[in-house]
Amino acid sequence: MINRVVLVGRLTKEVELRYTQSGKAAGSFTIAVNRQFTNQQGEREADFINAVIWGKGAENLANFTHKGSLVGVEGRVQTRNYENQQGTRVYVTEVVVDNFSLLEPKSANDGRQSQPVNHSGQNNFNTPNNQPMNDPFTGGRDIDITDEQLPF
Amino acid sequence: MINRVVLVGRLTKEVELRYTQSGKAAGSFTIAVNRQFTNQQGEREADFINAVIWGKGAENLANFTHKGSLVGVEGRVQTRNYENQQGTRVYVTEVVVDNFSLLEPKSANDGRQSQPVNHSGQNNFNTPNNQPMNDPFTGGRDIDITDEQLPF
Amino acid sequence: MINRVVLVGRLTKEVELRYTQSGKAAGSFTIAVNRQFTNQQGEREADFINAVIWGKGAENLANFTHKGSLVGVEGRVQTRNYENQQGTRVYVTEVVVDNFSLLEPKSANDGRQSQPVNHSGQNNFNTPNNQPMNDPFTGGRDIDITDEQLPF
Amino acid sequence: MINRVVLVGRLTKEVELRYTQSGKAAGSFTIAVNRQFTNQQGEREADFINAVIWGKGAENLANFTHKGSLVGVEGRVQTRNYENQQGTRVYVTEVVVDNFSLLEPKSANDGRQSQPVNHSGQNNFNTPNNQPMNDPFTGGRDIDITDEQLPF
DNA sequence: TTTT
DNA sequence: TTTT
Repeated sequence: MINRVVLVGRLTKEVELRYTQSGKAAGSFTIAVNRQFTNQQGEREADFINAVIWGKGAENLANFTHKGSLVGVEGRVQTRNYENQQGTRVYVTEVVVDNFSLLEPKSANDGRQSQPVNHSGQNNFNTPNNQPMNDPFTGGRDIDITDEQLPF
Repeated sequence: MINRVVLVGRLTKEVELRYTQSGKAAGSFTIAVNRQFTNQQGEREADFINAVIWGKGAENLANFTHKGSLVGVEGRVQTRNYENQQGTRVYVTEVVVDNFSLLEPKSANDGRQSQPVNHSGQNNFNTPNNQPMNDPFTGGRDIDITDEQLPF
Repeated sequence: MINRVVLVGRLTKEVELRYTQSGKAAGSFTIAVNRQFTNQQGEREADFINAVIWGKGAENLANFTHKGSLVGVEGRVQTRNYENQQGTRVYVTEVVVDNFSLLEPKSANDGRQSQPVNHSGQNNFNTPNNQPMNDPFTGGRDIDITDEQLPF
Repeated sequence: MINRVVLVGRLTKEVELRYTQSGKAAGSFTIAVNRQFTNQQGEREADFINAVIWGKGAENLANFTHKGSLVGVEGRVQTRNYENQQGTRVYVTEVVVDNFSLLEPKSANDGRQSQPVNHSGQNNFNTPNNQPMNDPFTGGRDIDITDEQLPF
């Protein structure tokens, strides 16, 4: 059973951060992905895809993006349903993100990075759990290779 | 802007085929994808993901699958919304499939194929054996819905 | 930076299991993925894609598949190069698998499962490291929060 | 049978455009995708993934990118092999791109677009503004290679 | 150097 | 109930 989604688009607004009782971070957001084709009126429409991200990744995403940020995300499609206050069942489809990448150029971020940077959505971060975030970029050098070093 | 989904799972029921006024086939179905982890009760849950497929691919998918068929699909996540009879806006997220693959072993299908077979969801693909397709629906079926009536 | 691959195909032969000095399992295999189109001679060709899988997942894959097994895999494309015995540089492109799914029907496996089953390729298995495999299906509880605690 | 790849990374150099005898464009390029993790020396490495794109998409990609451009691509993993001059068989793995997206901000391109733009790798897409494309290569370039000479 |  |  395979369930994999990859999206590149822009955040429709800031990531909403929340914490579970056990202290786990959860971020929810919507990513607008422009369609590759235009509609009958010649307009380019977008899909507005809801997504959630858990743990450290939620905090990272919230800290390094804002409304309009261009991001790439990977995850799985999740469906769930619940009964609302009116007693009717509501069906939800959303993407559970487990990895994301900031695709904004340097100037659009805080200037501390020189290119897109990846963040795992779920683990392998060595900051303490649920602490205010340290800068994941500190010390994180990037490629500095020349053409001559390229194997082709 | 990238929007790509890959799913492998089982059809929850037969594909529902419909035709637009212009004669274009549209198939709608739900694919159940078991999650890789179990819930608090130790049960394995599934995501039930709604999907649509257009054109010849819709007919092929309908013709070569049944409830429970194991299929792989590729497509994009689409969101749309409409106003229902009660005047409230309904938001829909579904996968628009543009390629699929039958993953059932030979015996589980009708015997006309010996391995997983691919079908494009959008172009003019033939039957698995590259025979001109014997389409039982063309002409012989009511074409009584409009594009506007289609729920996608 | 996003790098994601999803493949469904058949193993060209059994997974080759090896262990690093530190005892970490590594499995290498080739997956044959039939193309969706035929060549000029009307033949259906395949891509033979090399892959590696690390850790417990390598052992699981090796244990539950054989030559010809239909599998789905997810991973990333990795390139690397090395100097061979003749002193020429060899360039390698392969898929590093971090998740896989057995797509064979029950009878083709050992009978303990009734449907495709997922295995993580790299982590989150709660058996001791590098021990002969326990049954990956036993137990394995997961997150323990309720829907009410969820922020959506 | 499913074979799908999504990559976001930077072009290691300009796209190399060639034309078959029949006039079909073929572009070859390498995309550098930074890994999400660092190696033992704490350096962030990259995968250098070879890719090809056919038809109008090849021309579009060549026209709207340069060395270092950030792009997203979708495609399939292809393997092929040929005998080199020394009579030894060479095995090649590359991505055949059928869709791409420019992820550079406006200023990084030539100013004719205001956001990431999608181009199909296979169909007849126009320029980003839906203007008939001003293709400087059509007719004006040597068409002096055969399909057989193309390395893919 | 390949799967069904 | 939306991004550029």
